[in-house]
Amino acid sequence: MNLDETDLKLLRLLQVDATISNKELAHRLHKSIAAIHERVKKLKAKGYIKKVVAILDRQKIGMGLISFSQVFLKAHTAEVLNQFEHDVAKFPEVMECYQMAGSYDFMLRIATKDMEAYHEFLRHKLAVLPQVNTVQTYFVLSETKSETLYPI
Amino acid sequence: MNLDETDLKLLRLLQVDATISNKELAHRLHKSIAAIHERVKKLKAKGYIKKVVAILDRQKIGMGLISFSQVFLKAHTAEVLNQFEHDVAKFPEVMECYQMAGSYDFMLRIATKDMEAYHEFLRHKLAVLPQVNTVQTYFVLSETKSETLYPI
DNA sequence: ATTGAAAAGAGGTACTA
DNA sequence: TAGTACCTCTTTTCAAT
Repeated sequence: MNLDETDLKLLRLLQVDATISNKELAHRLHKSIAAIHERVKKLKAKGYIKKVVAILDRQKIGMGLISFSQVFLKAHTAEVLNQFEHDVAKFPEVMECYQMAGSYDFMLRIATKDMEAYHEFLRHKLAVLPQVNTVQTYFVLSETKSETLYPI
Repeated sequence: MNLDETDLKLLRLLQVDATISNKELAHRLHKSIAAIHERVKKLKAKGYIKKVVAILDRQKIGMGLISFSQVFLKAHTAEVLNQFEHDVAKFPEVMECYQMAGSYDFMLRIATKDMEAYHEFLRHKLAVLPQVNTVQTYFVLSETKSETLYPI
């Protein structure tokens, strides 16, 4: 599937606000409602749009602490890597997990209520994983920008 | 505003899928449609729900490279910090920007098409900022988990 | 805050060109 | 592939509790 300029415009708009009606989208892109409907349906069916979600205010819901953890593993066999990825993905505190090129193995973005909750998470969940060698954590002082919008 | 268990359940559900109809939400939480409607409206009005967005498939839309950059500034006056935050927030490639506690000043999550696009971004946008002293970048090999859902 | 019901609006389908 | 008409479902509003 090749995305034309109309598809890209749709994706840009829906990344910012997915509640815009097809009528409004049709108006803005100078197309009919049916055409927009068809295109959005396809973009969802083909997986370009993975999901539509509500983004919450982190402070208001009491998620006061964001931290980044650099994880070093004990070994780098496929089995150890897969097991770590599998285990860590289950922790709801871990919102993002990336395998990295360079000096450490994984980068985690972790959301907890406060430092105490982070400490609990580290001691009883992350550090307990048998594949983990060391964890180096950096804490966020303030959030300047937090976007889900890809620059397409 | 105090969130009760029903509000929390609503927020949990809508963080996963914001297209669930009020009818379905009402059914699952054993409330009337109007009650659900009223609660969701309030959660939006009070800012608990910041926005509803479409989440795209990063690979499918050609955002092939994610990188984390640790930025060290030349000075730490309020003016330098504010100016850097202001400038960097304007770059669409920078999806997240956090001021950090610890050894470096800012952590950026950057999305680009490929290494060439990253290189362009670094040379002509990020490194050009007058507040920036050094930038240390780590590249993502693979994405294990990428969530917008806060563990509430 | 919650309800039930009515009105307004949006989504979805079938057919047309 | 895009447009029109039609039907269905959902959202929104309201009076009342």
